Amino acid sequence: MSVVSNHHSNGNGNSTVYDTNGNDEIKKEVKDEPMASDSEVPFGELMKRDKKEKKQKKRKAESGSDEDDYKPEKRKSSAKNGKKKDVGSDSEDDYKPEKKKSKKNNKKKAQESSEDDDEESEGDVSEEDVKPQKRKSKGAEKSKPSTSKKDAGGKKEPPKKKVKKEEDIEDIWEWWKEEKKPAGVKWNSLQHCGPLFAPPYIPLPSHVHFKYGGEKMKLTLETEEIAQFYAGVLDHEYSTKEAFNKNFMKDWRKVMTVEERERIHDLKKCDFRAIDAYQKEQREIRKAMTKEEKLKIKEEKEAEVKIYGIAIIDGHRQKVANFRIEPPGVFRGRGGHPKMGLIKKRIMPEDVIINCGKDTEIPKPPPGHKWKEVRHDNTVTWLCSWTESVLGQNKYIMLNPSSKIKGEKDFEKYETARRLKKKIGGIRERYTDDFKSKEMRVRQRATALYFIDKLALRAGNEKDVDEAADTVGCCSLRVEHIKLFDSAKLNEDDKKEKEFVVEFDFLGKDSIRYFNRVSVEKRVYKNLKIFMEGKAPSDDLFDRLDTATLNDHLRSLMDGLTVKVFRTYNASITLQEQLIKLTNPKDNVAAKILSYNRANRQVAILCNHQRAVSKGFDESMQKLEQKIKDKKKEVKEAEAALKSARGAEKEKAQKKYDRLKEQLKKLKISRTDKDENKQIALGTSKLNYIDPRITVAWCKKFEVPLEKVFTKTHREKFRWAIDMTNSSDEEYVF
DNA sequence: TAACAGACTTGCGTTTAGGGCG
DNA sequence: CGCCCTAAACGCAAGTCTGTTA
Repeated sequence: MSVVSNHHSNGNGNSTVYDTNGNDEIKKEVKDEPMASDSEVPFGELMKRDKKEKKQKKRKAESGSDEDDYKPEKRKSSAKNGKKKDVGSDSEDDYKPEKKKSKKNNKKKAQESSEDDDEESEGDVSEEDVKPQKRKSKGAEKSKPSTSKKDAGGKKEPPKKKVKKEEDIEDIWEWWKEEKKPAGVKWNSLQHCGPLFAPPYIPLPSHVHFKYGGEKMKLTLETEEIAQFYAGVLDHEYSTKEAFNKNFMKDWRKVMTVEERERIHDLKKCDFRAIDAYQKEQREIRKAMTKEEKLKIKEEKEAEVKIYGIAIIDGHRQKVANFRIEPPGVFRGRGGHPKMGLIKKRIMPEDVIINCGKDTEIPKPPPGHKWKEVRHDNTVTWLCSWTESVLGQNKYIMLNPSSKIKGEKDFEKYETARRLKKKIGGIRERYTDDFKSKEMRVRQRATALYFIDKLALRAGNEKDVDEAADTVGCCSLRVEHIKLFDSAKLNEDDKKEKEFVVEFDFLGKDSIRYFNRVSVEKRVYKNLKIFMEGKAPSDDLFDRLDTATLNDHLRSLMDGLTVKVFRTYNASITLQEQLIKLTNPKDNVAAKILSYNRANRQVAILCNHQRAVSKGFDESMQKLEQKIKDKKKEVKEAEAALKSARGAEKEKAQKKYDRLKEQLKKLKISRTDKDENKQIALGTSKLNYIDPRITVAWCKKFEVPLEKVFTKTHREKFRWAIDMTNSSDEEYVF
């Protein structure tokens, strides 16, 4: 896959189709049509009821139609239990869709005969590095070229003070110049101060009342605290959702006293408005605080960071990411989360597990409390953990992305993507070949992989329907999520050709809609047709595939290869290609940055990174337009002034004119950027998908100051990349 | 060996702070 | 110099993938 060639749309109208391989726009208006196959399949024998079935059943119930006379093949459990792959019984002719495959049941499929692995195993680790890493002295670190470099560009260096402070926080550890630890060992020594707990609940003042059925009611502290949570969400549309309110009420009533529970039954009769008003008032008061008061708060926060924000790991001071334990509150899932509105309980020291070095000081729990457990597990990277009360999932306090432990992993991620670059040709050949495999599961695997590669889809693990919103990724796509269109198009020689178009429309991670129409290879199209045959809309498209199987296969192709590596690889290679295409060396810095952002934007589009169009967007766009208009006027005036000016005046006028002209240019660029960015979010791809070495190399090559594209946080996280990508004439690294 | 638990990355919306502007 | 508004930081939900268990 070369350039970003697909087109995602957030809207619901028709959209332009782009040919992925050739980039030629086909522009085909395809309108929504009913599914070709509308029939649904009854469940055959129901063996063990699993989540998958539950899910599908539920969906069918919702969607209504649910019958058909198709007899599903014996469940794959039989195939699976019957030992290895059911070769032969899986040919195209006798392919029968798996009924609701129980993903969980049929996880382990026979392993593909793997092609020879020729990759260099990375991460070969030498023996223990018991020797204590030497701390970089502050003086030494200051003189490091890599660090001083970035500051050099800034005009007004925030003097000493700031620099000093940063040294206090974290020391610079050039781990990428050191040997790695043995596999599995994450640290040798680890010391930290534990978590910072949420501030205690502050009761409402006596004049602020909760009312029930129009009457004032004094609540117990616990009940009142939760009432405050709801008051805080009053303006939000959450509070209009039935599930939210039902869940909230259910959990709220749990903490009520008997008397309260007796009385408070109906959320509609609850009046939180006074509490809401009080909260808003408090916010205003905070905002209106004097400078001194604000400074004091800031200093207190900084003091907390100094204590809890640092861990000492193998002798190095490293930033901790999220040392504040999440305060209690109401759970707000995204999309149609079934558990929205439930209460997240307050986390106490007794809930918290501490992980630290054996020989270091154990963090002290708050007075009168004790930890749930203290352990010394150096095979994991977390410092503290607890179980969150809504979903029962573990939460962790971990290190900041600037730390060695995170950085090294990130570096490895991009190294894996680079290795994929070398193998991608062969892998594509392989899956293209597999499009026509006799084994249907191989075909499904190949077809899914094609989408993962071409469209950067996520893997799509199985999800529990009761615990999460209904979202999917590639492997969990259902028939209802795609539509097939075939139509004729004219090629250059005016010859009629078949065009095969697939439309995707589903909710992905965070319930963000993925909508895209792409033209695909004929084989893929035909395969999809087969996979959809005789299935209900709520059946799995790839009924003989799951993420574990797919990843097993990928690992057989390349060491460390998983589905998500494709996303990383395609994001990075896309940025690089777009940069090559879009950068004009003659441009000024602002224009180059626009090019960078445009390249970045292609990546974001590929990965479907969206953001809600903010309410103020149009308004602020208009403001910008006005600014541009005003500036134009100024330029004109300056131009006139320039013409009439003489002598010394002339030079001055010229300067003014040039300056204004430049400002106008800048404004126009920012308008373009802003507009193109309306609903696309660049941040995620920049932070998580694009190999930072590409950006660093580009900045050096085109003399764009790195801080124009990388924030301070980026530069801290990607210190390794900044240091590694050295020579200014180095070719792109990817 | 399927299911579950655990660990860690990714991603969006919200909050905050600092850079540009009058 | 202060204000305002946006970009950056933060918070935490929701993914991926691996390791463990029954």
